Amino acid sequence: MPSIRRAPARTKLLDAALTLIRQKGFSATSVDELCQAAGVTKGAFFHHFESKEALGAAAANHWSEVTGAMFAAADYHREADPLARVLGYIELRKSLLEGEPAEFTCVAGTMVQEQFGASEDIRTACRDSIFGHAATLEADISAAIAAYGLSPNWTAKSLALHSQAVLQGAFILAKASSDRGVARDMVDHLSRYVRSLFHRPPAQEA
Amino acid sequence: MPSIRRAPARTKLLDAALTLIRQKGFSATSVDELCQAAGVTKGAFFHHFESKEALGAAAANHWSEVTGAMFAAADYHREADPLARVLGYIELRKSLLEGEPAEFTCVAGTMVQEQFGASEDIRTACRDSIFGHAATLEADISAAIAAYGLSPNWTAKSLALHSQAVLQGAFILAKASSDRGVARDMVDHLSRYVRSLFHRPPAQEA
DNA sequence: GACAACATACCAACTGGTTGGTATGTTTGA
DNA sequence: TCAAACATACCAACCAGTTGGTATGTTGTC
Repeated sequence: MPSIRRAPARTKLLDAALTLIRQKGFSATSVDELCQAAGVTKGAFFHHFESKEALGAAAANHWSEVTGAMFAAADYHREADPLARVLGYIELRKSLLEGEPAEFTCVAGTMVQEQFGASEDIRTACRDSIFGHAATLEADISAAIAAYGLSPNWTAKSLALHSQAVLQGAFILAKASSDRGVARDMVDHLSRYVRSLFHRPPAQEA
Repeated sequence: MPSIRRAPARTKLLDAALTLIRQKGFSATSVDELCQAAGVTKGAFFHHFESKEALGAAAANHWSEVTGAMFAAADYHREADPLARVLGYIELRKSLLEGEPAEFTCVAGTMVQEQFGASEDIRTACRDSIFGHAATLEADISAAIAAYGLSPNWTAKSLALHSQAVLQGAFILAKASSDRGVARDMVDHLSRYVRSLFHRPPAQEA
């Protein structure tokens, strides 16, 4: 356990990694760049991480912690209706699509896309980040299924993962087009789909 | 236009690029690896491509041609009902989820994910590949909207792009989990969504 | 409480190997 | 015979990782 005062090198490196990996990907980010961005030396880097690969896995875990805390504190959990919590989550994700792609995209999705075949440690850390986040949504979906008396031929887990797939895919389209509006449309389709599954289409729908 | 007989170095390099970029990403694939996989020398590489970046853009265009021809020749186009063509397309995409992730994932999606901020040429080539492919689906969706007398508050284009987002996201989840079954579930959700938009739920649905 | 023994955190300089790219050939086909 | 299509040999810059070291704790022992 590192001392807490005066942000230690390890934390500065992990924070820098989140930024740089989203901007340029993992492979294209060099250890020297990481150190410069964090304001530490290479010696500090290899004191805290035994390799660049180890930093990648640690960065994915750091991402899980940062985003996990952010979503856990979000308002949508206060809704009494579990379906409202699910739809509230989706609206929150839509509202987060602000600024440049490198500011709203997912570190785990970006990293696993290029490293899945190169590093098991990075792959599993990214998998845990994405699937762990989906699990928090799965609980609300299960509750909604029960509350609305559904007997679907799909599972709460698969719908939670589908939501993550739509978001990850929306990030790719936003990066490709340099237009976050496209990503918003994808999230709207997701919201419309979830409402249709629970037979709650919006009033203005044809 | 290069001569056709005895596969020229340019084509061998582009084919090798599709394979290697899917396996390891663009940044992590070196020019030497490319040349070795293609069975040519570095001289040949830089005779045909002025830089590694130029090869990346050309590889995205090559990907568009290869996949474009493959989808253009597919059976689903023969369906008389435009909605059946859309659903047939989705089923085809599902059936293509075979083997390892590196065998069924999208070169353009993989490459743009890591290179969107580094190279405009690669970004636009990947954008054209993904959005151009979506445009072929958009025509059938538009025809289905007309055939079924819908006046939706979503556009054919956004639904076509949503399909691509689901597929790209499904690829990421498959890479992260090393399980193509997850990707199939995502495509099933997409199929269910499209059917619900056209008020054609499957018989067994609750 | 004081001192030795040890651990942690960090640094600047360096290393061998790899990188994308170039300069200069040689071969091949019309 | 002449240009396009390749091959060979090479380079400077950069890469991840190592080295040997310092400064600052922390812990155990009497």
